[in-house]
Amino acid sequence: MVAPMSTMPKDTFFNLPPDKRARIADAAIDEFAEKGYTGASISRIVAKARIAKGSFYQYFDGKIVLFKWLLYDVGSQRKLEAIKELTPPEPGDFWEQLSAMFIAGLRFGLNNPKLSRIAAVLWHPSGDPELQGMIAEFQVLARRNWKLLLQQGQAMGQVRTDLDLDLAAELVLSQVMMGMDLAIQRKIGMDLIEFCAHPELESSFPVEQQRALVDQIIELVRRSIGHCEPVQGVQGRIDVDVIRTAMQDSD
Amino acid sequence: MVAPMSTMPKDTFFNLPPDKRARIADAAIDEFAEKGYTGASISRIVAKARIAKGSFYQYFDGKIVLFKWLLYDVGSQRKLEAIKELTPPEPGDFWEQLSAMFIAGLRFGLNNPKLSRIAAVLWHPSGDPELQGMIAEFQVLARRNWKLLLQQGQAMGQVRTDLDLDLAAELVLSQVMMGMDLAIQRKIGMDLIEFCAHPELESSFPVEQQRALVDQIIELVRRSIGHCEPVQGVQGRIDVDVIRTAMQDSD
DNA sequence: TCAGCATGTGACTACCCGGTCATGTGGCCT
DNA sequence: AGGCCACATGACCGGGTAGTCACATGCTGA
Repeated sequence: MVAPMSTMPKDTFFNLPPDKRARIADAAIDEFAEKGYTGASISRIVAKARIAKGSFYQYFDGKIVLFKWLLYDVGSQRKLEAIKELTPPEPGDFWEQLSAMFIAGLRFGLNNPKLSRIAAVLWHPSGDPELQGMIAEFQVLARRNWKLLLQQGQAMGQVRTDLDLDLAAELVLSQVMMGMDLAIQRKIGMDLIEFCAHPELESSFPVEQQRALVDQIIELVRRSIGHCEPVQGVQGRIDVDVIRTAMQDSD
Repeated sequence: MVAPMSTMPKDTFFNLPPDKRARIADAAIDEFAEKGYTGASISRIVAKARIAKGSFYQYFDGKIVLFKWLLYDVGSQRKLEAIKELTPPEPGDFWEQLSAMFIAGLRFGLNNPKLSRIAAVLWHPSGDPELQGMIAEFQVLARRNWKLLLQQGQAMGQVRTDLDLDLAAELVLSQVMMGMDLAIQRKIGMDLIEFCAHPELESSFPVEQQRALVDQIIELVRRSIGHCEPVQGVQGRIDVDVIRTAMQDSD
């Protein structure tokens, strides 16, 4: 008989004063970002958060619960806030809306490099077998949402209809997750986390350059899954819920 | 004063009888594939390889040296053999040659899932800081080689010349590394390593389907970085050295 | 034959980990 | 006041780890 393990923090955790919760979240984010899931140590996390080891086990049943909580709750919540703030869903060109989404995602990544790094395990098949179920769940979600998004593009007449939509969604996903990452590393010549640790360097990759980069990437994607010649004067609007769910699960 | 640490196995290791070397390599590959770099344990590796702990430290100065040796030497060598065998560089269409390369890479991945999984750390920014230098080196190499490849495509008139070649190389790279991975996971519904552990399931994703998948992906890439309408009747040949180096550093 | 040396060996040390638990503490209700 | 209970604490346990080292083994060359 396997001990039933909760997938959520215990009640005691939610009864904690918010600053203590935040201290734990921050310490955990630091640790997971630096050491990865397997390498992260509860002992270091509790030390950094200045709580007793025993306390930790009154809040969480184990490392995996903490990790899931970070990813599902903290990550999604912060990202949702970022998206609300950054993407005004103006009706119009599908690619421009997609571009706005990419930029929102990019800015979120730049502002939350540690969270992004943690989320990266979801796209990395190697690693702890404990994570495999979680990875599978996430991939299904992300696939579904990007597919929905592309269907909206088809409805707007800007995404070709002769595509294997699964494959197309995977192409877009790869670009969001990996292509953009590679480009940024090339542009700023260092790791995201390092870049954000040195805010004085922000001037070396300002917002307008970020936009230009995203537009370039979108243009490549548009050529790939859109029509040969750009379709002009489209007036459509991507369903905001689709945007939100798609963004939450990526990057 | 930091102890000077070699980046290569010691001489004693190369004096070993080949089967013993192979036993160590196999055990290490298993361990790194299953647990990742951080989670891998020297103790388990020496147990699996049936050598004494002390012997290990007579061959290698530590985990990182073993890891680098696996990736640079064993991986490259096996891949090179696979490529020689699988890609007859027939002159002709650039995209067809690219497709042949992709298929060679895919087949290599299917035949060496553990090595592929190990190499995946090179594309995963998170993880041990010990690895960062290595990751950076690899990315520089891979970028350079894919860029060279695309330049050959330009010379053959099949890759647009108005591209940012760095970005284009990153797009292709993302597709090789991640898009293909995602597609295969969707097709066969399981992890590569699991798939290869059950050869009886090979019938569920036979070679002709593999080819079809790669052709679909290449078609998406072609639309993205090639000309709007396919260029017919091209007779060119990608430099075989470029192919080799490009393949060695990817996947 | 035997000395000398490269190589093999696994018990051992010092350390860190996840997780437990007996004990301590502070607020709330009666 | 006193009893109760949710929560806090850190010493402690069993176990796994990286790396060391004194000794064993076996080959080589004289």
